[in-house]
Amino acid sequence: MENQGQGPHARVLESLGPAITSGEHPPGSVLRTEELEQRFEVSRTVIREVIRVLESMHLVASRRRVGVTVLPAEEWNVYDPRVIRWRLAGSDRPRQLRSLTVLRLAVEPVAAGLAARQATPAQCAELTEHALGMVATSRGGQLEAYLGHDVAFHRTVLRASGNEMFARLGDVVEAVLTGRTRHQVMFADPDPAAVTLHVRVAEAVREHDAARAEELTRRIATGAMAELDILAP
Amino acid sequence: MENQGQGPHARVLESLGPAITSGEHPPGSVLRTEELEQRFEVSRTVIREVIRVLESMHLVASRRRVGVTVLPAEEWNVYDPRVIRWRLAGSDRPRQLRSLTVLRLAVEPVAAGLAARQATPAQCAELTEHALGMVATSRGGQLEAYLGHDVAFHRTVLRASGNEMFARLGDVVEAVLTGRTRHQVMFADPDPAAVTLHVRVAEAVREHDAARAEELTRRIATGAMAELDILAP
DNA sequence: ACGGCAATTAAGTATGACGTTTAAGTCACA
DNA sequence: TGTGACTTAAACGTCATACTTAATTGCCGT
Repeated sequence: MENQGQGPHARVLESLGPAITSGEHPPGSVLRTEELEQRFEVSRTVIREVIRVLESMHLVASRRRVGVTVLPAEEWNVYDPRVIRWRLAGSDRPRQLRSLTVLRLAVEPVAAGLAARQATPAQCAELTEHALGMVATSRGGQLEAYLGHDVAFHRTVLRASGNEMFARLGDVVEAVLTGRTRHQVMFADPDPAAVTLHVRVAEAVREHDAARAEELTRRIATGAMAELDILAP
Repeated sequence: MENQGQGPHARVLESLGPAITSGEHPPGSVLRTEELEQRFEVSRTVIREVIRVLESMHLVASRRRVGVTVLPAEEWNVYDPRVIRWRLAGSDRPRQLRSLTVLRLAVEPVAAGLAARQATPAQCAELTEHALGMVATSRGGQLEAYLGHDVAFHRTVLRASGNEMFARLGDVVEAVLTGRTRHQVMFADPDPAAVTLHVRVAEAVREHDAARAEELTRRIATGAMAELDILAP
C-alpha cells in the first residue's frame, strides 16, 4: 500500500473508499469496526470517523448490533468529488466517464448560454486566452499544456454562468478531461474541429450571442460523447 | 431547540450545519472543539465526528493550532442533499431555488430525451399513472397529493434516463418542488398548462419520441423558472 | 405457533492521556 | 532596529478504555 500520505484518517479513507466503490466490498456486506481496527492497525477513533465520512457519502450505513453495511450503488452520493475520483480510478471507469459526459452534455450548453449573457469582460478575456492557448498547444504532443487550457476554459464557462451549481461542476469536467487524456487518447493530438469550436464559443460569449454559444458548446460535448463511443462502444 | 431526534451526533450536525450555511458562522470564522463541546453539552467524540462530516462537505476545514475554519461558500459541496436542505431552509432560499431550477432546466429535458429512448414499459406506465394522478389532484386544493405525483413523475423520468448522475438529482427536484409548494404558492392550484405538459411528456416517452419529450420537458422547466421570477423578481 | 422477555452483541458516547503540528512569541546577535 | 534561530504553547489528532444504548437473537412459557 502506497497510501501513507498525511495521517491515518486519510490513509484509511483513501483505502476503504475505493475498496467499496470498486465492489471489493459488495453492497450488503458488513464491516465491523473491530475488524477494521485490526486490518488498518489504527484506533477506534480513526475508524469511527472514517465510517462517519463514508456514511455522509451514503456509501455505507451503520446500525447497532449489525455493523456497517455497504449500501447499493444507487444510494451513493455520486456528486461527491471523492466518489467520482474513486470510481474513475476503479474498474467501471468507462461507464462512469459516459455518465459524466452525458451530464456535461446537458449542463455545459446551458451554462455557455448563461455565460454569454452575463460574463464579465475579464472572464471573456480569460476564455479567449485559453481558447488561443488550446490552439497553440494542439499540435506536437503538448498534451499536458493543452489539457490545462481545456480544463481552464470549461471551468471559466461554468463559473461565468453565474450559477453556483454549474460552477461546482468544474471538478467533474476536470476529472473527465484528465481521465480522457491520461488513459485513453494520450497518443493522439486533439481533434482540430474541437479546438476551433472552443475559439468560436469564446467569440460567441464575447459577443453576447447566447444561442450560438449554447449550440457550439453542444457540439463540443456531442463530439466528446462520440469520441467515447468510438473508443469503447 | 427542537433538535433532539435520534442521537447527539445528528442533533449537533443538524444544528451546526444550518448555522454555517445560513451565515451565522461567516466564512473565515473559527470554531474550537472545546467551545462546541460546552455549547452542545456533548463529548469531544461527537463534536469531532460532526466536524469530520462537515469537513467532508467542504463546509469547514480543520487545522492544527488554529481550529476549525468555516470555508467560503464557493467551496461547499452544494450537491450534498443535506447542504441543499439546509440552504433551502435558510435565508438565501430564493437564490438557491433559482440555482436549482436552472439546473433542472439543463438536466431534465436531456433526461426526458434519454428516457424516451430507453424507458421500460413499466416505467412508461408509472409515468402515465403519475401524470394522470396530477390531473386528478390538480383542482380543489389537494396540493399534497398533487405534489406527491409531481415528484414521483420527475423522479421516474430521471431514473428512466438510465444515467446514474441524473437519477441522483431526484432528491434535488423533490426539494425544489416541495419548497415551492410549501413556502410560496401553497394557496393557488397548480397551473393547468403545466399539468397538461406532464401528460404529453408521458405520451411522448411512451411513443419513443425523444425530441418531443425533450422539448415538452423544457417547457415545463421554463415555466417553473418563470414562476419563480414572477414570485420574487 | 406465537408472543413476550431476557441475554448478547456491536455500535454510540464519555473521558483521560499523550503525540504532533504550527502559529506566535522571545531572545540573541549583527 | 531588524533579522534569524530557538522556544513555547495552543489546538487538533490519535490512542486506550470504560460505560451506555439499542436491536437482534433466541429461549421460554403459554
